[in-house]
Amino acid sequence: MIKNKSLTTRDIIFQASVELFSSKGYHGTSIRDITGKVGIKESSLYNHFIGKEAILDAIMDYQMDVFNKAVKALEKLKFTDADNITDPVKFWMTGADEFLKYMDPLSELITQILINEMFLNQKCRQFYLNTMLLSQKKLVKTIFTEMRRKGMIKDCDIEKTASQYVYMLQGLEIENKLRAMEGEKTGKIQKHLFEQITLFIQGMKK
Amino acid sequence: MIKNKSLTTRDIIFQASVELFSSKGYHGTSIRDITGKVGIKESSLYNHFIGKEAILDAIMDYQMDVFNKAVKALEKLKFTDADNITDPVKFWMTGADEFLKYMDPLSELITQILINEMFLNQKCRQFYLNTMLLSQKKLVKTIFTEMRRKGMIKDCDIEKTASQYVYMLQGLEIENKLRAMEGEKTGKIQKHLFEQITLFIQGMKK
DNA sequence: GTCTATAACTCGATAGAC
DNA sequence: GTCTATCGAGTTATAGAC
Repeated sequence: MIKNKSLTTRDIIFQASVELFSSKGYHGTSIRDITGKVGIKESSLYNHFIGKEAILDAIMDYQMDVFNKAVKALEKLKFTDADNITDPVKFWMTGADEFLKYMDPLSELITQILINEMFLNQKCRQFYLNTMLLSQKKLVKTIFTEMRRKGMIKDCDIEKTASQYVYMLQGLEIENKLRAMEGEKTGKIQKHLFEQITLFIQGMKK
Repeated sequence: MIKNKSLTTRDIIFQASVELFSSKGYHGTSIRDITGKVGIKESSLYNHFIGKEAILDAIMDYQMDVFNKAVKALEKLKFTDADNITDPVKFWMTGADEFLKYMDPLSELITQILINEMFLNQKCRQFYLNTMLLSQKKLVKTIFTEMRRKGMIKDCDIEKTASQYVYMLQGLEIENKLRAMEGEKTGKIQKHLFEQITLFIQGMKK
């Protein structure tokens, strides 16, 4: 959607809603906020979405698509490019990059919306649990299984270890995002993230 | 506050607000919701709080107090009761229990409010980063340091490992809370939590 | 400290002209 | 598909009687 330069009004409403919902919250964002940002009147919005909730539904459909594509792609991947890599940290980073290809800035904001709403909205809660968290665990498990097959990491409960990794990464990313919002330098944040990932993967080394 | 049976109107408003903010969100909760639950008229609320935001401020002050007390108590603790414990997992659980003494059901709900609001409200974001997350890391570090001193765990970067533990526990607790809201049985949830903590602490064993 | 009454405003949504 | 105009309900907050 982002690559397409001829955006429809619906697309522009969608994008503006993602930005506003993520920064002001779903309840904190009014139809007036959205249409004001888009440059149309409130009533015009109803030609594209039947109501405010329909926008949130569309946002979750979009995110579901992103994750489904990423999971499918990584499961098909043969890791042939990484055949010559023996260092687990390097191998991990290669796999993680493959996944990040499917994430766009919109997806990142949608994740933020889901965290904002998961305790408040059942649809968001179920999506977070059954799609987002599940996909992330699947993706991590896929790479860990491949690393185990290659004998790069020691024997462990891959299911539980993948869960731990997802929780850790989520915690790190939330903290980093919040620190960035508070004006902390991204360089320091990136370094911190890399160090923590390295520590985790090295702990799995043989 | 909970133990005191002669609650003031202000206390009842406070408690009702915590419950409503955590389940419906700050923006999703109206003054009418709060006063309706308390059993007073909207206007009466303004005799106890200057406005809606002042209630949220009071909630954060309360949580700050809870964490400050927990950190102070654990830092003073001499771990004498745990002298005869040699198993790291058992030692850890004893220390974690000490911390849990200071948490009440209200504190748990306030944590939920903070997660809901951390991306939306700067005061909540700063409180989450500088008080809650920092206190939790301090608490974990205190116990890990004691375990290291006793030679129960291998040499490691305690600062980073404590961060990883906090992230993991937070991720687990969020997922568990969400699953409980979706009707999953608490027994299964508790078992899962215990297994993950055990796996983490055992990974630190000598 | 509680109440009634109400101000002043914003909310999501609709009807109907163009 | 956009607009103007408007609705009814809900929002925080205040004034003033008791």
